[in-house]
Amino acid sequence: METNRERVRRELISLITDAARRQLAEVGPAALSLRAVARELGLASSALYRYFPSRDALLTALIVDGYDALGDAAEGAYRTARRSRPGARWLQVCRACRHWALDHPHEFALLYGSPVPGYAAPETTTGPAGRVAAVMAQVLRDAHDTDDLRPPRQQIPHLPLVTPEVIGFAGLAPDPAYADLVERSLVLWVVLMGSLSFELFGHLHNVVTDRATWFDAAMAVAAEGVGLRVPMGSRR
Amino acid sequence: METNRERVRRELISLITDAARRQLAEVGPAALSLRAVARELGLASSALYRYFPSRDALLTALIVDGYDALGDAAEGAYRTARRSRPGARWLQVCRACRHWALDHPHEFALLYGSPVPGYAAPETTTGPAGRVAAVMAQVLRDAHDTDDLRPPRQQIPHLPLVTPEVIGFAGLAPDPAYADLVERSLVLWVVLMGSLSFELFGHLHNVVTDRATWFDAAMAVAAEGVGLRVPMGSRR
DNA sequence: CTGTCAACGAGAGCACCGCTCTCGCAAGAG
DNA sequence: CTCTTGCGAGAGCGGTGCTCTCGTTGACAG
Repeated sequence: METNRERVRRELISLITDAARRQLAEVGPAALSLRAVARELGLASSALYRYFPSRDALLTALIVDGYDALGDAAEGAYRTARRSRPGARWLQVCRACRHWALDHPHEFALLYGSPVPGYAAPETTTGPAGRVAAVMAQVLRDAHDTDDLRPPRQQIPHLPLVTPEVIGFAGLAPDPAYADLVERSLVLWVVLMGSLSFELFGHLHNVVTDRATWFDAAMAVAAEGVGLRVPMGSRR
Repeated sequence: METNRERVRRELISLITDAARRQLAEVGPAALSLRAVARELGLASSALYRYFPSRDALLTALIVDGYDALGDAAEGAYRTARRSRPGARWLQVCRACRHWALDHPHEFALLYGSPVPGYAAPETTTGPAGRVAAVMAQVLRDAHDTDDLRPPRQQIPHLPLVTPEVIGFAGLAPDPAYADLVERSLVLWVVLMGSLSFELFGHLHNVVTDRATWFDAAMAVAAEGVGLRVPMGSRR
């Protein structure tokens, strides 16, 4: 059972994060001002410290929300593409991530851009942060089950290069032909987030003309690296 | 000819950027304080505005310096690896970039992390920013000349996806078997910088055990995507 | 019903920030 | 030797994150 006071507190916390998220979307993480959030809520700035011990704690809450929102987008795309083959499903997941990132550029920057100065990600962020990776692993499991994977030309030596937790998290069936699949799929993850970073942070300015098509191609090229065949050429 | 006044001015500007670079290395781009730079030089903060119209202009100078330093590292690695085959040469260039990034994490974040809030990169940064890409293009030209490239299994459709400037910049000989080489090499670039971002920004924490070896493997996997064979397994 | 205690919001204040403006000074130009 | 121009210092503006105090109010035990 919950007292009235606790309920009010919980609601006010969500009001604060909502206002902060709105501000984040407008001005970006670096310019997110605790005082402005307080103003929007008609509160004194000091009152916010009853609910968040610091600005960084508020940012942490937004980071968790961001990972969750991106995870939702990826999982949703996975579900609606369930009837496609794994390669096409992978492309749909990537496109969903891209659309989320384009719609929420500042939140994406908060997640995958430079970390805020004195900020160290607490353990609570790792769970939501792994959801996109979990979708990726699921696609690879699907592809393995339906024989849509091809073994690499040459295996990565000195395996494993990842922690046992990650191996368990990926949940890939032990298969000597794909012993380096986790390590390779990390490259997939890097290309996905790296492409979005480059696009959002302006590094493709005056470089790529048709960014949506190039993104598709980049995802396909990256998928080749794990032996996953992605159909090319279907403009959306 | 240069008047005495101009010389003093030029020297003071370089003193300011040096102090700013020191501060940048300590506290990062977001916390770089113009007042602290002035304090370190024994100046009033307002005096700096004689030399830089704003904090962002100072950051721009640091960005240009950073691109140049990274370009130096890449070009140096290219030269010392000139006798290796293109694949190994590529790996050496990547390793040099990684070492520079690990040695200058905040400068790397300034270049490839989230852009600072109100900041728009002026045209002066595009030249130095292209030096690493130029090295990459040179390696690919070398590989093409020495038959160290393999055509892709499937070409990217809807070519070209890049601007004519970039095609000219890459300077690759027209070859229908490698018509999508520029588009693919952008993925190479994304993997390189994306891997460094992930490592520096903590996304590989509790994921990758041996980061140096994984980085090598990631570069090799990415190089496969452009048909460049990188020897795997040589621990440094 | 009442006393106690913890949570609460407001406000003042601290040190810091980027940036602007004015003012006196000194060096270079004519 | 003037005179202009660049220069540095200082005060000040509005903003920031954060701390502290103080009066109030809600929840709960006796």
